[in-house]
Amino acid sequence: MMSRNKPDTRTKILESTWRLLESTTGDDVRMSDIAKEAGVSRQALYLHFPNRVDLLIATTRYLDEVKNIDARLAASRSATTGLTRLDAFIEAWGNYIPEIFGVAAALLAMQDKDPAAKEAWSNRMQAVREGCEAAVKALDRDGRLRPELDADKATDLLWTLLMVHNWRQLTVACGWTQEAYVDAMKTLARRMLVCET
Amino acid sequence: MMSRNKPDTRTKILESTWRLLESTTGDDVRMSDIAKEAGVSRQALYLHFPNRVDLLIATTRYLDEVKNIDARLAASRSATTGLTRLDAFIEAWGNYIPEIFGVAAALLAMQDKDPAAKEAWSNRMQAVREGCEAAVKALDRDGRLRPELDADKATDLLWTLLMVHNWRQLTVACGWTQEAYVDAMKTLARRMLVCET
DNA sequence: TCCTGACTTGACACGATGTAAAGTTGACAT
DNA sequence: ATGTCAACTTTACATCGTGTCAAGTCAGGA
Repeated sequence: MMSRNKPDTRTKILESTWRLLESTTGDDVRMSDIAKEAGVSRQALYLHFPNRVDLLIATTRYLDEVKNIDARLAASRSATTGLTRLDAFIEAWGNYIPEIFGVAAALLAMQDKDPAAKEAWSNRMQAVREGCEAAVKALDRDGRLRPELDADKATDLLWTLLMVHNWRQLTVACGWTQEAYVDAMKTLARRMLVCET
Repeated sequence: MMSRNKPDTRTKILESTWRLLESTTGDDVRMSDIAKEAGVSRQALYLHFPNRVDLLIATTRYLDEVKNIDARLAASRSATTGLTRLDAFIEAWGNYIPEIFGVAAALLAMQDKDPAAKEAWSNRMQAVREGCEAAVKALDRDGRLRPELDADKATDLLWTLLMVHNWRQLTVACGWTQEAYVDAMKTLARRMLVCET
């Protein structure tokens, strides 16, 4: 069958979009830029995607598919104790962020302007939240969740801690290395959520 | 003299901009909207401000002036111990955020698109960073800063913790009350930065 | 041979920002 | 009263990016 073996203009467009979003920081990526990069007419974009927002959203989905985020996050679920699970989740997600940052930033920038972008981003973040919730519950099951926190509040806190904005601030703005970032998040998460033995 | 007693179109414009930014979430505030709100022609805006970005930046400065943020943050410096100083700073800044959020969000939304907006926002945040740094140093002077943290890293962490994005996430997205937010930030800051006695 | 689907070409409407130029108005000095 | 000046209005227009429309090209398959 090799159903996806054609020149596959759609894929070319998605990869060009991705490439441009990664290289140029910001959303100064115009439809015509993407078309030129893909070696295709501007109108061809509209044959595959109804508008700019949907194209960018499709790009993030393509990215998730290629990078296989779900599998990576799911891996953290195999950890036995709540603590190792928390660490594994933070490591999986924390190391995923830099790979998607270019595209994520573009989607983030459109959030206030475009409801569809907001929706798309909030869907992706919901997946992260579920990971946070699972880690918190594992912690709770082990009796290691701080007693003054209920699972919801703890999830809110962990979710907030792991937001892309915080990654950006520490690594891009403050110049931390990726390792320093991940280590700090692990430490902070423990201090926030975990009680003494 | 009453030098500011004229109809003062400039002020009318600034206040209209402020009002609109607060009411409508996002940057769907057009120049013509502002003009209508101020009861003035669209062109009058360009007599007072060279372009949209500069108008929005001027609005944040006007806001800071009216709300007197500098005085409020400075108040936290009078605290005697490092710990009370940390608390006072978090309380001053944390309670300031909701007052400026409408305008801040608009400026934030333009960041990736407009270098001037980026610059303006980063200037404001630099003031916050200085407050963080002062609190961290006071803590250090008391010997209460965690030994594994140097002052720079500690400042980076506190600064990141107190970002507007995190406030937004916890209050707007997660539905926390303002008090819950401030309390959580105080607790987290202590756990992050302060070592046992 | 004809048809069809994918893509191109060129033109255009729309909405927002920003510029330009000429007209109005009211205060104030002489 | 007259002239002038500054602030503001009105109208018109250039520009830029998105999205739409319609007609044309072209390869491959029944």
